[in-house]
Order: sequence, then C-alpha cells, then structure tokens
Amino acid sequence: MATMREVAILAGVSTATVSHVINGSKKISAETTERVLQAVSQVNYKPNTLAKSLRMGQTHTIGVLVEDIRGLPVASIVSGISETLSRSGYKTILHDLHLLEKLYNQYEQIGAYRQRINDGLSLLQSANVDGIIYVAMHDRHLDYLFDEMETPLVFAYSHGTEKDTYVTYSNRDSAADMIRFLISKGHERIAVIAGHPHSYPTAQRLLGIQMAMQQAGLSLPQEYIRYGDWEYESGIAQTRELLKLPVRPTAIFAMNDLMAAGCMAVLTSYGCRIPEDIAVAGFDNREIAAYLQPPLTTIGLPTTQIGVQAALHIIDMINNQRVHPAREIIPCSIIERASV
Amino acid sequence: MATMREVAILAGVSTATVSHVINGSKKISAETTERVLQAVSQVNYKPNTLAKSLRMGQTHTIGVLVEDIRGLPVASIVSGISETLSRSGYKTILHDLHLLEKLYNQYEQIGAYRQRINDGLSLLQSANVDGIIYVAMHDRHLDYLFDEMETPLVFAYSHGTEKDTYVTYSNRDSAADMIRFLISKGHERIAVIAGHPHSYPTAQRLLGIQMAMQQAGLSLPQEYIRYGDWEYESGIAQTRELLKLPVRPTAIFAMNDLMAAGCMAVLTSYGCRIPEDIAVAGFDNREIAAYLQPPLTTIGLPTTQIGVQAALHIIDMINNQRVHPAREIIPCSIIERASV
DNA sequence: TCTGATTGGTTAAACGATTGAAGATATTAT
DNA sequence: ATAATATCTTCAATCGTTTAACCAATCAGA
Repeated sequence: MATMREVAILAGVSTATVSHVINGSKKISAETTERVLQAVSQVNYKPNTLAKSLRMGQTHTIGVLVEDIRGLPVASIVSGISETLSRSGYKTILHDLHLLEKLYNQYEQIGAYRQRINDGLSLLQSANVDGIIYVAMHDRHLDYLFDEMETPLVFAYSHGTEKDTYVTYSNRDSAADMIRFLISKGHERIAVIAGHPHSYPTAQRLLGIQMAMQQAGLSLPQEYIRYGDWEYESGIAQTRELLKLPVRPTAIFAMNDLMAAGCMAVLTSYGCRIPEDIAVAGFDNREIAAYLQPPLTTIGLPTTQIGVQAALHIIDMINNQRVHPAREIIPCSIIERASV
Repeated sequence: MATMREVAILAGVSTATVSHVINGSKKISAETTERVLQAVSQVNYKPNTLAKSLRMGQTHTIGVLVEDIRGLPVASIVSGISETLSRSGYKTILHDLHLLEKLYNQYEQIGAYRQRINDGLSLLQSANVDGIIYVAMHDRHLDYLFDEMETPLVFAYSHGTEKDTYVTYSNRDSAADMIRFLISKGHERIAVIAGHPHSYPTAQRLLGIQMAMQQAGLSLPQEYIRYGDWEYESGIAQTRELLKLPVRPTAIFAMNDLMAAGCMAVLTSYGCRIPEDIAVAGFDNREIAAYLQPPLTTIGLPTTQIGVQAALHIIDMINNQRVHPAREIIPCSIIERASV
C-alpha cells in the first residue's frame, strides 16, 4: 500500500502539503493541489486508518455489544445500527456475549454474567472505539457496571438507568394500543395471557392494558388475567384454563407471539373458530406470526428504528460531548392480520 | 489512559524494558520484571491497540461481510464466527450490505450489487483487517471481484470458485439423507416441491433426491416434481397441483420450510391428516418449523458450525500464509418431528 | 522604502507502541 | 590481568499520519 510519503515525493512536496490537500485543512494553490491529486491517483494512495486514528485519537468505530445476535430483534436492531453508522462513515465492531435467554438467569446467579459484560466492555474499549451501543434484551440493574465509563454509551431496546441515554419502545402504550384496537373491533370481554409475573415487560404491558380498558369503561376481571412464561407451552396451558371459565372471553391478547401460537393451537383443537368465536392477538411480530392459521394480528416492534436512533444518538454524543442523557421511546405498530 | 512511558518512568526503566516484560520478548531480570509489573497495575496500564497495530502491521481484526444480518442463517453464522474469533483474540468488524433477498435480483441487473460488495470490501480493507469472511447466501459468479485481493478471504455458507477457500454444507447429500429417512419410514411415493428451477440449490438437491431414490430402487416420476419459488404461496399452489394427481404421493418433501408450511396448510384444509395420510418434510429448520401443526420434520443447517470453521480457516490462513485453498463441507442434520 | 499582512509551503514534534543494534555490567576463561 | 562471553538494559529508528510553529515570498498601504 502506498504511503503519504511516496505521494509527497512523487508530487515534489512535503507530506504536510499532501495532508493539507487531502483534508482541506489549509489553503494550497490550485497548481500544487493538482500535482498532489495526480500523484495520489497515480499510486492509488489510501490514507492509513491506523496512523490517522493514533494521531487523532478517534477511530470512527463504534462497539456494538449484544447479548446474542441470534435473537431476531437483536439482528434487526444491529441491522439498523450498522446501516446508519456506515452511512455516517463509522465502522461497526460487534461483540457477542453469547447469552442465550435460557442461560441468562443462570449466569446472573453466579455473577459470571456481569463478568461477561465487563469483559466485553473492556475489550471494546481497548479496541479504542469512539462509543458503545449496548443492545440489551433484559432490564436489569447493571448500573454500576457502566457508571465509571468514560466512553459514550447508549442503550438500545431495553433501557438503562436514569443517567443513561437509551432508545426503547413503550411496553405500556403499545399494549394499550392493541386493547383499543380490539375494542374497536367490538370486543368487550378481553382476556390476557401475560408473561413472567415479575418481569418488567409484563408489568408495564398490564398497566397499559388496564388503562385502556378503564378508559373505554370496560372491566378486566381477575380471572381473565393468566400468567405464562413466554413459551409456547404456557400459551397452551393458560388458554385451556381460560376455556374452562363460565363466561368465555371473545378475544385473547397474548404478550408474545409464541404464547399466541400455543393459544391458537388449543382453540383450533377445541373447535373454536378464529376470529369468529375468539380472536387472538400477539406481541413481537416474529416470523411465525405471518404463517399461523389464520395469520396472527400482533404488535410490531420498531427494531430497525431503534437501531437507527441509537446510532444517531451515539454519533451525536461523540460530536457534541453531550452532557444530558437523552431518552427516546419509539412507538410500536399494530400488524393487522386475520386472527382478529 | 496510561501510556507505556508513564509505566517506564514509574518503574525507573525504559519503555523498551516495559515492552519486553509485557511481551516476554527478551529476558528481563526477575527484580526488574517485578517492578514493571507493579507499575503496570498501579496505573492500570493497557497497551494501546492502535499503536501496536500500526507498528506490527496486524490488527487482530477480521472483517465479516454479510449480505443481510437479518437473515436467520446469517445471524447464526455470524454468531459462530464471532465466538470463535473472540476466543482466539480477534475482533469482529461487521459490514452489512443490506441486500434483502427481494432486492437481490434487482441489484444484480443494474450492477449496483457488485458495486456494493466492492465498496464493502474496500471499506474493510481500509480498516486494515487481517482477513475477511464473506457470508454469502447466494451462489453467483463474483470471481473477479475477489481475484485481485491480497487480504485472506474465506467464503462461508455459499461457496466461491475453485480458487477460494470456503465452508459450506452439502445440498446434495442432505437432500439425499432426507429421502433415505422418508424411505426408512416406509414411503415409496415421494413428491418434491423444489425451489426456483434454475437455482443452484434446487439443482443440487434434486440430484441428491434422484440419487437416493435410485439407490433404493424407487422411481421419481416427472409429475411428482413441482417447482416453486421458495415462498409460502408457491408451496400452496404446488401442493394443490399434487393433490390433483390420480395417484397421490404418501410424502411431500419441500425444499424449504416456508413452502412446506404452505403445503401443510393446503393438506389440512383438504382434510388430509399429517402424517397419516401424507407426510411432509422441509428444509432449513427455521423457527416456524417447530410451531407448525404438527411440528415439521426438516433439515437443520449447520450454520453455527459453518461460522466456527470459517473463523478457524481465516485464522489459519493468517498465521500460516496458506497457499492451497481449503474446502470444507459440513453435514446437515435431520430434525425429526411429528410431520413424518 | 519600509512595515505589516497575506499566501503557500515546510519542519519537526507528536501519537504509543516494537525491536535491532549497541552499551553496560557481571561472569568466566585464559 | 585481560579477553571473551553472557546477561541485562537502553538508544533510537520506525510504523503513517496530523498540525502548531515557522519561514519565504508577494502584496498593500503610508
């Protein structure tokens, strides 16, 4: 690879001049500029990024820390991040923690989870990234891990603490939206298959649901709220319970598509027609939702948008030494299909 | 961040000595070593990667070029790559071409597709990566793009040309395996819903299917081979055609899970029981396969393994200046579920 | 004609490491 | 006692840029 020195010699000038021509950092006569440019293209000169970064203290590289790239929302967020970054001339260095959801709780207990995040962070930092985007799927209290960081950091998807900049979606509002949508379709007896009882998304979504019901002057009886564990099987089990009730709901809102799928399987096997007898709605818009019979009405997460915004924020923080943490909440959309 | 000079001063030695202590590149007395190490931990010294890379001409960074990270196999391959790389002390710099499958042909026509790849490659090269892994979902003739590259390159998933190193799976053998599996379950009249007629995977898989049938002394009549276009709808259309035949098959092998899903939907709506009346098999093991009714027997791609091996190969090429291209074909596995 | 500003370019010191060659000291051989 | 050797440590160049400080030449104004 040709170096700047070679260009300089060929053009009969100093490296300083070449640098100024390339970066426009100083006025150089048209004639000299021409000569330098000529030389540049003659030897196909490309500036050495390493040298430049070393000197400037900026690598134009953003570290993206993900818990597991195999998660569909994760890939989609990373897609948004990476596209936005590369548009702005930044490179993406990806570090995968390889924490499948299943392993997560386990790790948490033995503290290896925190260790893993910490290692990831310092690895990225020692790669001299200009900033870090942490794509977190879970809301946990990892505050202190990030407290002493000097590298700009933004959370994507899940949010951090008060002091952090993050981009997320609203569990509460989107759940409320779905309820309103169901109500607009004429439903008044709406049952809910919630996620893990003590999880943050479950609590928030439930809040939104109750809010929307109340605003419409409808009631959500306790027996219409069933807790699952986000898995397919729990959708099956909870739906069976719902069908035992004396007064059946006319719609079931499951807090994710997997449980909705389980729910639909049970309804079908019980001879309930969807949506005529009972309508079903999900949350997440995973691929599976489109291929269920009938296709599932669900809530689409703004994953790509989250990525895009997170990238824009980190760039902004880098350029403007921003002090105040920014928080952004991106609305979800309802994906209308035949199940409602 | 503390620099090496500070450590040197604190320990009362030269930077050269510090460097030697850290890298073990020269024998340093136990006493001095101790003093240096002390100083290192005292100021929490971490070597500056940029300076090191600039001097050594190695960044310990691998560029991963993907067509679209949102593809499920892609994410899984990247997962394998990234885990393996980071285990070996390499960083992953990800560049996403953002070529959704739909856009692919379009891009091809206007030549922007090649342009995009080229840009990606030079971007990675100017980031001084030590090697590049190209995760290609399509087999196309892009030879000349990669010909003049001096950076080590390996193809993952799809293969390149004769001259390239690649890691892939066998379309032919895995399709043959599935046929043998179906035969072992007692099926003799097996129909096939193939992919795009002129695509490489379609041709290869068909080859394997015919081979396996022949070996078992069975015939595959022309009317049992239907061509789709990989999409759900084509699974529906082609299955309808199959059901019109005077002698129906007892098993249908669709060349991907989406078409298999379409197929199952039609069978169910026609009152055919799966697998009692007609068994169904797919290819890809997408998430959807596990949640169909009944769950779909399919072929699982060794995506993570492909990533792992690709990473090992690129590292090997970097360390050993390998000359001969290596080719690796990883076997697929049959995921047994209730649809057969 | 002299002073001061403007223009166009160069010099050389960083940035933070690595490393061959050389220097200093201690040890051993003659 | 001197030379030769071994052991530890340092010097200084190098990787490829950027940039403050400097210099030389031209030009404008009094």
